[in-house]
Amino acid sequence: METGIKQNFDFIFEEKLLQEIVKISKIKKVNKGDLIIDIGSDVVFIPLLINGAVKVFRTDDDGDEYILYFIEGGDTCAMTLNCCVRGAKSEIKAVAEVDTELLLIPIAKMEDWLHFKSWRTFIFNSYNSRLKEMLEAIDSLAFMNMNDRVLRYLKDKVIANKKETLSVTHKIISDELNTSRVVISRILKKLEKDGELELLRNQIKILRF
Amino acid sequence: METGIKQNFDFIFEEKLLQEIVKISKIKKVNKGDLIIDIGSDVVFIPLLINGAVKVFRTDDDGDEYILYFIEGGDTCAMTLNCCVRGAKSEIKAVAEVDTELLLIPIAKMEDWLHFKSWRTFIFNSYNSRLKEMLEAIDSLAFMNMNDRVLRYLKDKVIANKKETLSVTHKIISDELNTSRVVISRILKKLEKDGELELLRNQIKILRF
DNA sequence: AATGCTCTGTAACAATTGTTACATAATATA
DNA sequence: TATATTATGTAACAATTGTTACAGAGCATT
Repeated sequence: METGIKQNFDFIFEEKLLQEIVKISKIKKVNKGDLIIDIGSDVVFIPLLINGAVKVFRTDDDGDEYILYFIEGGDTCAMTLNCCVRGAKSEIKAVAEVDTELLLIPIAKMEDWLHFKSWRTFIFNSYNSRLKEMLEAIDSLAFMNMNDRVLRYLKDKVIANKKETLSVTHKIISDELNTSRVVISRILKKLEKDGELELLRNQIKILRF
Repeated sequence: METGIKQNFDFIFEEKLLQEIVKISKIKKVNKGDLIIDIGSDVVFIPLLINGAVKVFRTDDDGDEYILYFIEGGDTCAMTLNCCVRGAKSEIKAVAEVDTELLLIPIAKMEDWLHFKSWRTFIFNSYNSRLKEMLEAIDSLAFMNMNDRVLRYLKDKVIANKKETLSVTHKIISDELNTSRVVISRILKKLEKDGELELLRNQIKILRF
């Protein structure tokens, strides 16, 4: 485990902080589709992404949901946005987009470690990344039509999954964009005619980037 | 000036921090309608709200805009959301909703003052408030129809302005919600029939809360 | 092969939101 | 007062998005 953490966060955190992280945090493996955190649940850990990808949703009382953004591992190793204040409830729902490994850090450490320069930088960078992604979610809702929102969603999904052929049904897309299956099928057919993608059963191959 | 700051932040910040704030920060007065910060401009100051109210927008390349939320002074004295990282550009546009006084703190102090417990709490609470408001903006776009979005906008505006009779035209509302004037007039007429409000020239009186 | 299930395609229609056009009212300004 | 400007009301229509209904294709299971 220690080597795994060091591999991923070596360039981000200073040595002493790395030691603390190794000592205190736990690794959690989740499978594709697993619920990582739900709206209203207690925020006990700060989850850092080691590898894999996570999708973050907002839901309403009627069970409708809307995807906010994907978080993918790699260079940035971003934190999932959560109100990192003791006792806060989660404002978002997070689901594993693919098989994923997370590093769970007790929420109290967020503040304790602020004397580490690299931790401060990491926390504020993460916050800012999440804010930017939320602003982009707002942009698509406020300024884009369904056609473009579907295309944007699919392209983000390609990045999160690291492959151009997505395993996804029209129903799943319509759920995550809070619209209906028929609307998505109609738009996908148009996008196929426009040469943006290729449709197969349970699969969509994205052709342009 | 010193007394003004102490009045507003006395219960939020510890004595030593208050002294620092008095020493370093500047007060800025802006009039209703004044641009406080625009998208893409350098973030040099953290603005704290002393009194008044500010509205925060997202804009796109075509000059369209969409209101994210209002910030009103009083108990919380919140910070306008901005990427408080040195060298960052503003992701939002902020305009004075009413005559407003701001406390401008050089961006470098954000990090310098993190050793003050009350500052850390303030910063993270402010961030979390902004995040919540952005999530609510997303909720209305993703889950609500125009009728309800207009009503929500008007009620938020009542709170920001601290009065039930709003001085606003249909055109202004349509601009801030990125729709057309005719759509707003139609919806307002319906809301008037429903007894939610009363329409006058340049004014809307909100009847229910 | 027969059956049942899920996924996709598409038509027809409904509801919501956006656009164009024009009339009238209220106010400001000459 | 006469005129111009801005704000509002509303009809008619267009475009987008959502709903219902049904047919057929693909796949798994028996």
